[in-house]
Formats: sequence, structure tokens, C-alpha cells
Amino acid sequence: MSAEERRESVVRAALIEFARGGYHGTSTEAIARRVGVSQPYLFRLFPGKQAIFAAAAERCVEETWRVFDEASAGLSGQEAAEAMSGAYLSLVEDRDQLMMQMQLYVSVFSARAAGEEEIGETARRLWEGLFDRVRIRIGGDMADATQFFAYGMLINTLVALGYPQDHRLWSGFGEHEGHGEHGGHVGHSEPEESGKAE
Amino acid sequence: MSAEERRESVVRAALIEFARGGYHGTSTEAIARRVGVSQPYLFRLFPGKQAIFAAAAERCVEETWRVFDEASAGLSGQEAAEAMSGAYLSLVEDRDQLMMQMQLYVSVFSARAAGEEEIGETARRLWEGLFDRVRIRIGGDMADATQFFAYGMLINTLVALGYPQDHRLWSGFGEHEGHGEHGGHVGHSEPEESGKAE
DNA sequence: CAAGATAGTGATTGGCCACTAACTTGGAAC
DNA sequence: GTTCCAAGTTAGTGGCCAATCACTATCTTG
Repeated sequence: MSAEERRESVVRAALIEFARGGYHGTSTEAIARRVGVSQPYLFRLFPGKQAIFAAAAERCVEETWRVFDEASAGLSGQEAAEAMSGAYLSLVEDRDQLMMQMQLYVSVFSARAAGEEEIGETARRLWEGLFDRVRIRIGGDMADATQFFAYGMLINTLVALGYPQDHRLWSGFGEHEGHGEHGGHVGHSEPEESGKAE
Repeated sequence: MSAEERRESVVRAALIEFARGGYHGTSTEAIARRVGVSQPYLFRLFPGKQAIFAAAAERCVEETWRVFDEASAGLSGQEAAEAMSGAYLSLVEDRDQLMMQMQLYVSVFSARAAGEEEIGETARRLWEGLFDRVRIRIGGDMADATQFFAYGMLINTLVALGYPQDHRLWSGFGEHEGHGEHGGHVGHSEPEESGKAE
């Protein structure tokens, strides 16, 4: 297998491992095992662990855009937003994609706290790239795009916390008055009674 | 200083350190240094690192509710939601609070991937407690509470990524048609032109 | 003051981990 | 069939880190 092909398989394996363990919680040994090569060989293909993480992060965001793009091909405005919402919800099944995103965000903060700015610059470039492409696709409005991503981040959180999709916490994603951005009617959305605890 | 007082200061220090480094990226040595005690002494006060993390997580969520509760005392419905939105945005200044939340969420996923369920159960209990208290406060509607938390999670993400509050990405938090939940008009919110890139 | 409890430290250890260096193997070119 | 190179391995190193153990010092109480 050529070095380039190996690098590709390393990125795929790294995405899964980093998604599950986070940067510090993932050993290069674990990545190598998943790829099926020896651990030191990773350092021939990449200059270090950080570079592998950055590559996995970039791949993750690109992949997310690919999913959005395919789902909303030929659509725009409200229709595109709904199509992309549905597509994002289908990613919930494949949690690694979603969790790699979150791992990237917290890693940026940790790296910055430790004095490293590189990964942060990469992450912001990726985030803005995705944000603007989505924004254009759904009509260009800043507030609409912000809402879209807000629900996306909540989805990430619920997945991280391990809530199954039929849990009551997923029931609040229904259409919301005039402009139901997200939703795709997740789980059962029976109306909620309003005073139950506290 | 009594053991109980020490435990309290350990929790405060741990919250800061874990917020910045994540679970695996924070050494007990760093926590002990911040507290001003020797590292082995932490293991007299807590059974292990995990217990310190759990205590910090619990403290973090409780503190968040305290902020919400104070900000919205005596209010309800839309007014309470706006008050709490504003309060949350003030937390952006004190990033450790916000980041400890995210570190908790990703740690739950990582722990679960490693076969540990305990922290996940704790985290879900904390999340649902906060969610429901907020929900009741703003009127009990599930969709409204979901929207509130969705914007909250996006705020966490933007903070993690290191965007200053006057960055254009914060401009989408304005009032959104009929029921402007979140917002508190962050930064400058000039209208956005709609076709600029891609 | 004797005696126990409580707060706290220094030294250590066993294990993991990122990364390096030196070696091996298989195929293509001539 | 030898040379060469790219793919890949085995062995090893220095550093860090959670947790343990044995110990000291300072109160408290009768």
C-alpha cells in the first residue's frame, strides 16, 4: 500500500479513535492498531500526534459539509435547511462524526490554554467555512444560520450524553411556529405538560 | 483548615483545571498546585481522580443554575428566558464555567466508549435537572426550552473556538421574528449581505 | 502530660505514552 | 542478480502521571 493510501486509512482510523477518546485520551498505539500497522510507523506518515489530530478534524468537517451538500443539492432557503437538518439527524446514528467535532472544539480551548494557537486557527477556518457554506445554501441570513448551528450543537450534546433518540429530550425539536428550521420530527413529539417538578 | 473546607477548595481548583485541560489533559499535580497542597493529599480527600472530576462537574452545573435562578428571580415565561439568556452571555467572560460543561459532555462519551457508565448517569441527572428547572421557569414548553439550550450550546462552542464577542459570528444572536428567545443583542448586529463566498 | 485524632508531606513505583533509531523485506529497474 | 528505494518492523528511551506508603506536625481532650 502506498504511503498516501496509508495516510488516508490513518485519518479514518484517527477520526474514530479521537472521537471516542479525545486528544489526550487517545494513544497513537490505539490508532495504529485500528489501521493495522505498527505504532512507530505513524510517525513516518505524519510529523506527530497533533498533525494526525488536525488531519482527522479537517476530514470530519469536510465530511459534514459533504453530507449537507448532498442532502440539499438543488435546494435553497427553507427547503435546503430542512434537508440538511434531516441529514444531520441521520449522522446521529454514526456518532463518531459528531463527537469528533466536539472533541475538536474542546481541544482548541485546551490547546489555547496551553499556549498553542495553531489548532485553533485551523478549527476556526474550518468552522467558518462550514458555517458560511451552510448559510449561503439556506438563503444567506445570519440569524437563520446561527439557529441552524445552535440546534446542531444541541444535537451533538445530547448524543455525547448518550440519550437515545426516543428520549423525551429529543421531543423539543419539532417545528417551532413560523419558521421550523431544524427538526425533521425526531422521535415522538407529544405535547409536554408544563409543571411537573421543582 | 478542615478536610471539608479543603475539599471545597479542591473542587474550585479542579473546575478551573479540568475546564482548561479536559479530564485526560489535567494532572492531579496541577490541581494540587492550584489548591496549594501536595498531590498525594488529594487522594485523602477524594477516592480518585474521577471523583474529583465528578464533584467539579456537579459544582459547575449547580453554579449555572444559580446564575439562571438569580437572573430570573420573580420572572416567568418570555421575560425569564430573556433574563437567563443575558445571564448566560455574561458567563462568557468567565470561560471556565462554560468549558467545564463541554468537558463534561465529551468525557461522558469517552467514558462510555471505555465501558464506564457512572459519569454518564451523573451527567444526565445534572443535565435533566438543569433543563427541567429552566423549562419550568420559562413556561414549561419543551420546544422553547430546547431552543434555549440549543443557543446555549452554540455559545459554548464559539467560546471554545476562541471567537471574541465582537466577531461577526456572534451577530446572528439577535431577536428572531416572533419569539426572540435568546440574544440579548450580542455585539453589533448589522444585517448581513447574502451572497459573498462559495 | 499522655493518647488519640486530624491535617499534611516526601519519596516512590509501576505503567503508559510519544517519539527515535536501527534494521528488514519486497519489488521494480537496469 | 545486484542495486535501490519505499514500506514497514522491532527494540528502546525519557518523561509523565495516578496512586500508595510511611512518616511528621499540630491540635484536642481527659
